[in-house]
Amino acid sequence: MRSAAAREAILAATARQFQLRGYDNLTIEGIAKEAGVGKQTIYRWWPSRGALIAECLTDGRLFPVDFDIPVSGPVLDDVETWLDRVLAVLHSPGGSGLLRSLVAAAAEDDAVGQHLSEGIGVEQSLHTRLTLAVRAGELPADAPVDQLGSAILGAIIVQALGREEADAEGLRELVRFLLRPDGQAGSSA
Amino acid sequence: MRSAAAREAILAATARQFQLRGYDNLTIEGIAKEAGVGKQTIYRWWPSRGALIAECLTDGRLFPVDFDIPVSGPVLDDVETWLDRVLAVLHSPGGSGLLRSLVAAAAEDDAVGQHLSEGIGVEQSLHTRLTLAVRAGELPADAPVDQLGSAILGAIIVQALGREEADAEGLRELVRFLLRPDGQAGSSA
Amino acid sequence: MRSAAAREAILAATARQFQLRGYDNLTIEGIAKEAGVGKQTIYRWWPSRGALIAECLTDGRLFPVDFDIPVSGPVLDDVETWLDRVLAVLHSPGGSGLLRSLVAAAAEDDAVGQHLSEGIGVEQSLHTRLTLAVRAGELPADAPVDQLGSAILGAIIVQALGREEADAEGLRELVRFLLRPDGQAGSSA
Amino acid sequence: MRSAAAREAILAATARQFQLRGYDNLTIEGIAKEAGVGKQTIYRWWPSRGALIAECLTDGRLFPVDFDIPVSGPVLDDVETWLDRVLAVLHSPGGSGLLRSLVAAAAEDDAVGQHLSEGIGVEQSLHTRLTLAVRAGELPADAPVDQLGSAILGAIIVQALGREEADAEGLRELVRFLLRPDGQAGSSA
DNA sequence: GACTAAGCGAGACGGTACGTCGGGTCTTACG
DNA sequence: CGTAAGACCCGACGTACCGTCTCGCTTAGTC
Repeated sequence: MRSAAAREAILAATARQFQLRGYDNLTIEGIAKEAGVGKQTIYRWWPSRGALIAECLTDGRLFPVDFDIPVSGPVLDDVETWLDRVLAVLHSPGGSGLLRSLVAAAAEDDAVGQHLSEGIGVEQSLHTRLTLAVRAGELPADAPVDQLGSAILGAIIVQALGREEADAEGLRELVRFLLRPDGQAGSSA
Repeated sequence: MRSAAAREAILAATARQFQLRGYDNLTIEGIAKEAGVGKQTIYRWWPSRGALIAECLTDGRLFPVDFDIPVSGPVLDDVETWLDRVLAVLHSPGGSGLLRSLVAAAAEDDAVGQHLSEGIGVEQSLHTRLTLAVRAGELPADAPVDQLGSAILGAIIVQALGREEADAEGLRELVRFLLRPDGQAGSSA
Repeated sequence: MRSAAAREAILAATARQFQLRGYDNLTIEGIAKEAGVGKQTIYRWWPSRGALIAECLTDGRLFPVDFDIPVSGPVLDDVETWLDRVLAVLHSPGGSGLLRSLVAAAAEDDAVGQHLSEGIGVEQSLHTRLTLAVRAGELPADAPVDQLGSAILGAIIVQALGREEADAEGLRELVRFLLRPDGQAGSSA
Repeated sequence: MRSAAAREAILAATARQFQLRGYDNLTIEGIAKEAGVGKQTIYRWWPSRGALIAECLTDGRLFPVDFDIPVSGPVLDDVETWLDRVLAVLHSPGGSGLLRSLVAAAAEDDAVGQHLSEGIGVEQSLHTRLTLAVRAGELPADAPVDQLGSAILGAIIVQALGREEADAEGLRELVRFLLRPDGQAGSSA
C-alpha cells in the first residue's frame, strides 16, 4: 500500500531541487533527505531520476505558470501575447537555467523526453491556437501546425542553449514572419 | 611545454567515447585511460568535461560529416537536399542519440552551449544560404534569416528530444512552408 | 493466540539458515521468507536474532546429534569415546564452521552465550561423567570437574578458531594428560 | 605509493572503535570518518573488516598490555602471577566485552582467527613457560604443553562466553590442578 | 451464528551501512 | 618541467536489512 504522503513529499522535493540546483546536481540522496524519506522508497516507485522529473513534469510541478494561448483576436496578436508571457518567464532569474535543465533532462532520459511537450504544454497550446487560425482562414489551409509549434519552441530552445541573451525581438520577428497574415511582406514589390 | 601527442590522444578519445557512450557516461577517467594519459594532464588544459566537448565540437570531431548547403538551384531545393543529408545522419544508428547527447552537453555546460551552433554548423550554413535567397528575391527582404535557421534546427531538436521517430515528411513540409516562394501557399488559388 | 505452526516454521528456518549460511549472513528477512511468515511475527515473539538462536540451541535444533558420554568403563576410555564422536562432527563438512558460527553467536549475543553450555551439552555431560569418576576414585577428590569440562571444550574451541586443521591427536593427548589415572607419568621418579 | 599517515590513522581508528563499540557495530564508514579518510582508501588496502582487525591484532593495538609470563620461581607461581594479570584485564570495565568481541571477530573472519593466538600472545607465552618447566622437571616429560596452553586459554574464553562473572578462583584451581607438581593432588592424603 | 479481537502474511516505511564509481587534487618517478 | 600513474578525500550511487508501521484476511472464542 503506497504512501500518498511520501509520494507527495518526494515529488515536491524533486521539483524544488530541480528548480534550485538544476538537473545535474540533482541527487536522489538530496531529494530523499529533503523529503524526509528513505532512498529505497524512491527507488521502489521510480526507476530513475528521469522518471521523477517526468512525473513532476506531467503533474505541472516544474513550471509555476501555464502557457495557455488566448483566443481573443488575430492569431498573431494572440501568439505574441503568449510569447511575451513565455519570454517573461525565461527572463526571470533562473528562468533560462530552468529551461536548459529541462532540455538536459529530456536529452538524457527517455521518459522525460517523451513527456516534454505535454509537460511544457507549449506545443499543445500552439497547436490548438494555430488550428483555429487555419479554420478561420488566417493561415493557409495547408499550414503544418504541428511543425510550426515545434519550430517556435525549437527556436526558443536553440536560443537558450546558445546562452545568447534571449533575443525577444528576434523571436517576435520570427513569429510575425511565420504567421504573416497573407502574401509575404513586400509582396507588392 | 604542452604535449601535442597528448592533446590529440585526449580529444580523439573524448570524441570516441562521446559517440560511443553519450554525454553522461562520459568520464574523465575513461578518456584518460583510453588516451593513455594521466588525469592531471586533462585537468591541466581543460577546466571541465564540457570544455573538452566544446573543443571537439569546434574541431569538427563529433560529426563525421559536414552540412554545407549547395547553391545550385532554388533555395527550397537546396535546403531540401541539405535536410535529406541531415536526416540521413539522424536516422543512421546512434544518430539521434548523438544529437541528444550533444543537446545534453550544450544544456549542461556553458562552453558547449556557446559553441553549439558553430559546432553543428547548421545555423551557419542555413544563414548563408538564406541570405543568398533573400538577395536573389526568392525570400522576402525582411525574412529573419537567423531566426529561420534557429527554427529549422530547433524543430529537428524538438523532434529528437521527443523520441518520436524522426518525422522526415513533417520537417520537409515545414521547410516548404517556411520557404514557400511567394504568398501564402495556394491561398489565392 | 500464538500460532504453533508459525513458531515451528520460524525455528526450523532459523536452524537451517544458521547451518547453511552461518551466524552473520543470518537475516530476519531471510528467515521470515523461508518460513513463509511475516517479519512482525518474528519480532512479536523474539526480541532479537540472538534470542532465536538461543531457542534453537535449547531445543537442540542446531546440532543433529547429542553428546552424551557413556558410562561403561574407565573415565578415560569413556571420554575418549565421547571425544571421537565430537571430533567426527567437527570434521564433517561444515562442522567446524558450525562451531565457529555458534561461538560467534555466543560472543555477540548475551542470550546465546548464557545458553551455550546447555546448548552443546558438552559441559553438562563432562561434568556428570567426571563427577562419577571422582566418586569412583578415578580422579583426585579435589579435581575441579567444572573447570576441566571448560578446559576441554575450550581447547576444542581454540583449535576451531585458529583454523588449524582440527588436531585430533593433540586433543586426545590433552584428555589423557588431564585424566591420567593417578601418579603422573614419571611419578616413580 | 601508499600513504603511511592514512594507514596509521585507519588502524588507530579501527582499534579505538573496536574497543569502544565491539566487533559488530564496527563499521567501515565509522572508521573512515574517525580516521578522516575516504572509504575507498580502506577498501584499497584491506579486503574486509576482519583484515583490519587482524592487522591491529598483530600490531598489538587491541590490548594495551602484554601477557609475558615471568620466569622467577616454580611454574605454578609464575603461571598464577600471569593469570592474575590476565584476570585483572578481564575484570576491568569493558575487559570481558573486549575478549568476547575478539572471539566474535576470530569466529567470523578467517584472517582474524589465524592471527588470534599470536595476537593475544597468550598461547605463545604459556607454551614457552611450560616448555621450560618440562625441561626443569617440574612437569612430566610427556606433558602436551601446546594443548595445555589451549586448554587454559579455552577455559577463560568459555567463561567469558557464558557471561558468568569471571570465576577467578575456579581458574586458579584449574591451573593448580593442571600443573600440580607431582602425582594427583592430595591423592595420598 | 454473527461479532469482535488477536494473530497472521505481506510488505511499505525511515534509516544505516554496504561496496563501487568517479570527481578533482595531490604526490612520486621518469624522460 | 611536463608527463603517466595512481593514491587521496569526498559525495553519490543503487542494494540489503534493520525494526516499526499499516494493511486486509483468517480464525478463534465470546455474546
